[in-house]
Amino acid sequence: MSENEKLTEERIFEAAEIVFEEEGLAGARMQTIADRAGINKALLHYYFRTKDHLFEAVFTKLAKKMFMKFTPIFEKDLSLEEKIRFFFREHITFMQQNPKLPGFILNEINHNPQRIQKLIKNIDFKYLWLTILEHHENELYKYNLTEETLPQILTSIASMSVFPFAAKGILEVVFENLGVDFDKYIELRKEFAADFVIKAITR
Amino acid sequence: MSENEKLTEERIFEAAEIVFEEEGLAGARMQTIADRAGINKALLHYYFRTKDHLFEAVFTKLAKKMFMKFTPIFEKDLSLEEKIRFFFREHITFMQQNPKLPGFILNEINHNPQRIQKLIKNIDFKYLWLTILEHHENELYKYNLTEETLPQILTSIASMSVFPFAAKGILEVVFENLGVDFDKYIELRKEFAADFVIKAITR
DNA sequence: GTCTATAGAAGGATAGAC
DNA sequence: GTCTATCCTTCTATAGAC
Repeated sequence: MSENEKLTEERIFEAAEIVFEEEGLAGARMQTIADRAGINKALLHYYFRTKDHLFEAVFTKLAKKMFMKFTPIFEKDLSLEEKIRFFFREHITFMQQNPKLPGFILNEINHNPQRIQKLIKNIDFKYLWLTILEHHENELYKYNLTEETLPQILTSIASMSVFPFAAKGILEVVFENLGVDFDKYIELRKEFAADFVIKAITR
Repeated sequence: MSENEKLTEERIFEAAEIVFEEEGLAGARMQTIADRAGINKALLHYYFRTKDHLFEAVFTKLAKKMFMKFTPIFEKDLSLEEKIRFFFREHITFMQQNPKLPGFILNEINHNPQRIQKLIKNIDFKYLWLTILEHHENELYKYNLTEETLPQILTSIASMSVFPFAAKGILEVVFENLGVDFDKYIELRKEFAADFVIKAITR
């Protein structure tokens, strides 16, 4: 009974994840979600009152899933170089399994920045990265890390891993023309990006 | 008469550019475009039969505008390093004036990859970059450029300049938390990105 | 070429039976 | 909890007057 209910709600939610990720909020249709969940449109509203509610739930879960992948960096007890290598390996592997997620998240946030604001407003980034700098104090002489370059470097790291997926649609077309295989390119990128960044920031 | 017609069509087109860029194909409303153009909804259909026709025209123009910014690199008679610096300066300046363009293009292509296929299918990228390698043959000893690393390097360059705008929504929120100004960050990036890449690819 | 009015379809949401 | 039937709004598109 409650087991069955749980199953239905779960099935709806999973269908919604796929459809929203594929079509975006504006492009997604409740009918499409219902069809994919194998149930009736009315049931969607029974479980999640409105389209916006359903989207909100899906978006929050997917956004957290995405950003959680960034946090282990701050905790692991590794050297800075090892952290960078660890990040690219883990994060790119994650996106291999969720290739449409980056584009979806970026796009929905651009359409409604306040969505992400709610999720991260209580994170103190300033404190967070001062902690990083402190924790790696004895390595800093090797790298060109300052309060001023840090935003540049961190966004460079993010861009190196996220961009290929956010631009997957274009890259696949260009790569086909070049005889390059997207999946192999991605596999290579895990190490290439790490080497690239480390080289760039080493004094 | 024909002058007036030209004016109206132009006004509609410009309104459509703004609305589509802001809302995307699925989110844009013909009524919004009409209002912004200061004319009636019916006139939209008089000039551009359907929403899809209008979108197609707008997308094609904007996509070309975006990708045209990549081509001067291949033509200018500069050293590789100067070309990289030139690219970041020009491309980022262009996006400062069109900050929503990258996200829009990437998103619409992901939703319908065949759109871009039509636009670039007759470009021979293979030939294009063999020409580059050839043209800079005498500098290649300085850089780690091979047939295998070239896709990695070129996408890294693209990502370094495009990503900050594609992720503008997130970055602005995070930066606010950090006391970093987005516009200053972008201004800095023109030189930072060039330094970063050149450092990374130099042997 | 431009407008008003409206058709016609699609999509989100609800009522009510089981 | 789940379904069918249907309402109501929104949106694209067209007809027809000027």
